Amino acid sequence: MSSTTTTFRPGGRSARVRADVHRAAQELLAEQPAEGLTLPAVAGRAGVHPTTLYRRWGSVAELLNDVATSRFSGDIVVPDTGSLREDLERWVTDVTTDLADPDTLALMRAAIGAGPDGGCTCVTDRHAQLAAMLGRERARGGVALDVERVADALLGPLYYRAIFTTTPPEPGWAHELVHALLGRTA
Amino acid sequence: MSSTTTTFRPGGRSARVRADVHRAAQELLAEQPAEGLTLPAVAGRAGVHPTTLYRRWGSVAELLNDVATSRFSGDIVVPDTGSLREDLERWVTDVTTDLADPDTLALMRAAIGAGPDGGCTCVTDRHAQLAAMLGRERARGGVALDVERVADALLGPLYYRAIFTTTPPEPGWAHELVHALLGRTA
DNA sequence: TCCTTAAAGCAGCGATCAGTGCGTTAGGAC
DNA sequence: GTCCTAACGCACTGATCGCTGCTTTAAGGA
Repeated sequence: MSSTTTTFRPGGRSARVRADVHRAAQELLAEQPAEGLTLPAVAGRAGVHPTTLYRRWGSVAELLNDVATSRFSGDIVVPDTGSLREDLERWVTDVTTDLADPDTLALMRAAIGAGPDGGCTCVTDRHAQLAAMLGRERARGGVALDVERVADALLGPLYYRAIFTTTPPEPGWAHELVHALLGRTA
Repeated sequence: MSSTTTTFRPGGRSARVRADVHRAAQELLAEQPAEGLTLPAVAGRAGVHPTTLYRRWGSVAELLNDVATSRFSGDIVVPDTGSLREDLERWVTDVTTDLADPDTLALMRAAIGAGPDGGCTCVTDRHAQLAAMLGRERARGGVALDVERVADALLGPLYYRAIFTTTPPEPGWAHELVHALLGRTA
């Protein structure tokens, strides 16, 4: 008891179990409705004992938050072309492609249904990416845009269609959205 | 067996049970995470036998779809001021108010998590209302706007903020969104 | 290499859920 | 008022979930 420093073990078996569990959860969500996603079910698919899940995550909601966080972090490379308009168009295209995957949507829906902050974990990294691009534009002396406002104009329609409608995104939609935001100039 | 016409009984006890179950489901969603929403739990709160729920709805997902459909239908009066801009601004304000209720959000999240078409049932009536307003504008010789496009610009930001962020809507946001859509002219 | 101790596995326990067969109640047509 | 039957209530049964002591394994520092 030299101090209260508890040493964590992020590597080796723990990491392997974590990866297996994450993969198993996403596989199950892709196959069946989120209703049947229980900790024993995920454990069985992952080849891990259910006790491990109860001890590490505690509940389906926390597990889903963890899965969503790692799934939606670092999955998209932030473009840096030197032009905000170009950056945004490429980025919106990438996000649109990401949202076109049914399995991704299933995970997102489950995370939203799991709790009030489930949706936030899905877009936290998106907002960070947006802030990076807008910050660079501001640094190079361009227009100063608010992250919230740009998120409203770009992510709003994208995620709204993905979750609330069955309307597929049309080609050229990214260009159209960015155009509506930045206008003809810029 | 004169014919295969099965007579339904929408009134009396059935309707009472249905209303009680709907109310119970929304109450439970307002109190606890959707994870704990089971058919026996709803039945207990509603003062109804669980068997009834298993027979009439079959699963939590179907029950949630039913609840969401009736909850988000006919709850907002479509304005008819003679001006599209005025109609849209009032309507967006009403929708924003509706989305500010935590209990409403809890139901919406649960419906989304229940299945792929859970989100659609929450906004089907909204699109119908939008179509009505745009149809009137077109009939009186005004601008002809596409429902999908207007939904992108108005409902997109609204529902995105409600589900994916914790950013509260600012005052005057309705005016701002409609302005961004219709421009300075009208 | 050895040692400490996170972290995973094992066995087993209430509690509750999903589902079924059958009797009972009451809506609605006649 | 009478009758039919849709819809609800009751009693009951596996199956499984959530959880907890205890043991075993292996990560990571000395």
